[in-house]
Amino acid sequence: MKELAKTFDPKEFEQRIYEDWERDGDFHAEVNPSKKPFTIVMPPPNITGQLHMGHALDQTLQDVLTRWRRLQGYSALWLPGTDHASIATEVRVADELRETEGLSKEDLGRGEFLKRVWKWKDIYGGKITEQQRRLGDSCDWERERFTMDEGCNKAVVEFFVRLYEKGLIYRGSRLINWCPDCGTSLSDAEVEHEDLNGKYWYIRYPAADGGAGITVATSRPETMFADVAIAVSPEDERYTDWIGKSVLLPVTGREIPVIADPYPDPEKGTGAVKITPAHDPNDFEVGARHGLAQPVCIDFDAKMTAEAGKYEGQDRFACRKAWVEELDAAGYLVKTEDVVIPTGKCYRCDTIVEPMISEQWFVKMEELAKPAIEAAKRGDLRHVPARFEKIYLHWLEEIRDWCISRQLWWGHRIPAWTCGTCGEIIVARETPAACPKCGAAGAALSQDEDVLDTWFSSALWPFSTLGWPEDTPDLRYFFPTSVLVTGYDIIFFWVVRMVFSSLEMMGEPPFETVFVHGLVRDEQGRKMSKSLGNGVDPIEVIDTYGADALRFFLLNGSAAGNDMRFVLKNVESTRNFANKLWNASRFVLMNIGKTKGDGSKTKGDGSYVLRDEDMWILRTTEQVAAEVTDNLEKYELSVATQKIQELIRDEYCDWYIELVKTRLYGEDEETKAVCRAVLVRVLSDLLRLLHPFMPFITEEIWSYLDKPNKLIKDRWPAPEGFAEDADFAAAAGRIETTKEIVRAVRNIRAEANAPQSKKLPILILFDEGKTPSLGEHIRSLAGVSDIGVIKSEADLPGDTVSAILKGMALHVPLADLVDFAAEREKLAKERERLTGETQRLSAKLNNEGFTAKAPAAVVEAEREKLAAAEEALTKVTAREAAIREK
RNA sequence: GCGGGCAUAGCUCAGCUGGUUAGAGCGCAUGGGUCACAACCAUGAGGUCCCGGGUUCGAAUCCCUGUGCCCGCACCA
Repeated sequence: MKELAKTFDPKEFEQRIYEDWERDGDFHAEVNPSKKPFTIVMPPPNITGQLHMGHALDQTLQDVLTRWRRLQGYSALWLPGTDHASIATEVRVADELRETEGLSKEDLGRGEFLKRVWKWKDIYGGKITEQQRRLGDSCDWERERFTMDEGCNKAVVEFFVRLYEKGLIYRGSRLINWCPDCGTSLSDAEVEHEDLNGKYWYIRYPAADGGAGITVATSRPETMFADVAIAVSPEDERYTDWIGKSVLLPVTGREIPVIADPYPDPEKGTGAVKITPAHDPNDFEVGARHGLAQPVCIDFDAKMTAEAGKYEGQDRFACRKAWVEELDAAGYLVKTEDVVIPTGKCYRCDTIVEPMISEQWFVKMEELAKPAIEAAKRGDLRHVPARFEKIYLHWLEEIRDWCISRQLWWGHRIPAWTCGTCGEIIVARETPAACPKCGAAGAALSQDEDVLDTWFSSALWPFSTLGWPEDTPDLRYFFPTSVLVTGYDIIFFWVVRMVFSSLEMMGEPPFETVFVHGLVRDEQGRKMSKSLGNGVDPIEVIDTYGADALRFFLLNGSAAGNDMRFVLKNVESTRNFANKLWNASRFVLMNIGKTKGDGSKTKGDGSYVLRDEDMWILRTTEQVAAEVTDNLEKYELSVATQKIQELIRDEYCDWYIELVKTRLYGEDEETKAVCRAVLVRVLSDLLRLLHPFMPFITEEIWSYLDKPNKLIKDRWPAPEGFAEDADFAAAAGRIETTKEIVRAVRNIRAEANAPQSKKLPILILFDEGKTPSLGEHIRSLAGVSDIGVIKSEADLPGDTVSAILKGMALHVPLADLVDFAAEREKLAKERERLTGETQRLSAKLNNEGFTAKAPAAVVEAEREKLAAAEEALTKVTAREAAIREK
């Protein structure tokens, strides 16, 4: 038998193991009607850069679920891919171009620029998949996809055309979010709000007929050049007389009407609002209601237009400053007020977003949102943890039309053409040969220059990756997917859109469950970010501690849906746990020799060859396996990891291995063979249970066990009835008693500072009716020289230290080592505790409300507790009396 | 304004559908170079489960109020 290295070193095997898995196609999932499908489509990481710790968490959760289901015998598909991330990538590549070559993307031109982006995609996409391999992702690389590959493009076009034909996509001139730096429109979801310190400037608009006029407050005085009215509430008596009259725009003297509209709130500001339809969403609505013009005073570069007179060409904020000064000098500035202004910023470049009127493509949301809301309410779509359903619903219920066109080059080109001859707009799956309306030849048709929002293609990801719009076997078998794993920060961008797209195109939700996780923060709880420089590179952590350790830490770190902190010390702990398993396995391998057999339950004649500890560990392992399975079904991954860790470290290593050593080192070949078999058998189950969480180390150890197949393709532990077997239960009970005695003796030894090398005799006084059943275990594990059973206190020789246990009193004669003062103190403390305990329990049991209403099992358990406490109390009191004089 | 989260041992966090003597890892203290493991072992000390109410026979757990931290959405001149 090969031996394991003395210390666990993940570098020795992680890469090799991964290559073996990949080479042998172990991640590949096939359509297989005799198996149940389990499908996860990976949220495609952006090709903009490296994987961060959040990805590591996201990927690990998916890998755990996939590996677990694969072991359970599902045809488990985890479909990987990357996202072209239209705006983010374009910005990155353009930045790089400027830095390295001093060129703008316009300098290169569309075609050449796109070539550069594809090159970028090859480099960074490759880096990402390399990192995923380091993490141990068992995804099916044969099915790897890209949101801009041919199949996805086909899906995008099909989706667009179908929605257009249904009237759910339209083109229109509306107020949209504009990022002047990225030079594109943004959807509402792509605008982040930040509270900035700003001001209200109270500005007087003089009456057209020469009166003092109306004062309005504004946080954006530079938009005044595009004002078309002053609106007041019809209910606001202060302004009733003004309605229908006119005021003059300060300085410029342009006349604008005062109109009545429900929008102004008399409580806010001065009650009168300037109306600038081209630069404010609310004003846009007001303007539309009143049929007002939409002059524009800020252009797409965030510079003032000719509308702003002498400020034309100035930056919007520079203009604001100068303009306020001019207003002040001219006596129109009534006052200013410091105030916090919630300001929209571009989620990619942080530039302050400018609301602009622009011709864009939109998806009409109302009709699409409804089924998505119903699906969640009906339970066809489940969120884990459930609270995220509220967020999902809230967003859908308030959703507005989705602006999907982007003034960018990198992305799916909009499948729409304009006829240069008649102006007809043609939406089609393929480049039209001629204009259907006027018959002009294809040359007269020009395709829309814009591309689609990245999320328009991501929305189709769960089915476009499986072949849609074709009706493929994959699609029929693997769709709908089983679970979507993603961070809560992406519910709006992505989850919501996948759901309504799928409901519209496939007629059902794209997944049964949305498993939501939180963010990985830094040690101080701050968000990891480039600007703070506090990001931790998962690959560096893997280099130091191994992928298994990182994965286990990420799983252990927090409950589902909650943010977690990255604490390096804790990764070290999980690495140490891996090392523990490694060494236990090393022990097993060193001792099993050429053992045959599988640790089976009984001999042919039905009598047991298994000893108590064998039955105990088999039973315990089976119980924990069942619990872990249950936890996984409920997505309680961190609970599962804790239970497995406890089983391996506390039960298998600390107790079973220790309990079995005397047998292994002894001469009895038969019992030696049995415990060897049980050691291997239980270790195998432990490896199976741990494999989804720590795939590398488990596969590596497995390879030393002479198994016919790899662990990744083995099976999940299934119950064999140990847990229900009465003999096993009795054996387990005896082992628990043994553990209790061993612990008590160790405790006494430590408290008395008796050297560990010194063997101690112990005496046990059993409660009446209890059967003594003591094995070698106590001698070997607690350093006991002799175990005596006595009939009464009176039989105790000399000076002893005692411990009161369930069903017995344990005495260790320590002669001069006995500190009777400490002993009395200990007993008094114990008596106090037990007295409190008995009082509490009897009060509870005397309460009729409790005995009548609590479940019988609970009442029974409390009765037993009381009996035990009373018994212990008697023994403690007796002991106190016995040593009172010492 | 609307919605959500968190508050448990010195630190990082578990604790499911109410019934536990409230747990883990790290840290701390004491002892140990023992033949799987010092990336270790053994033992131990640490907790008015944020405050206050309520529901209940029974609350860390469910409900309400408050306090403190954090987040999302919306929005104001």
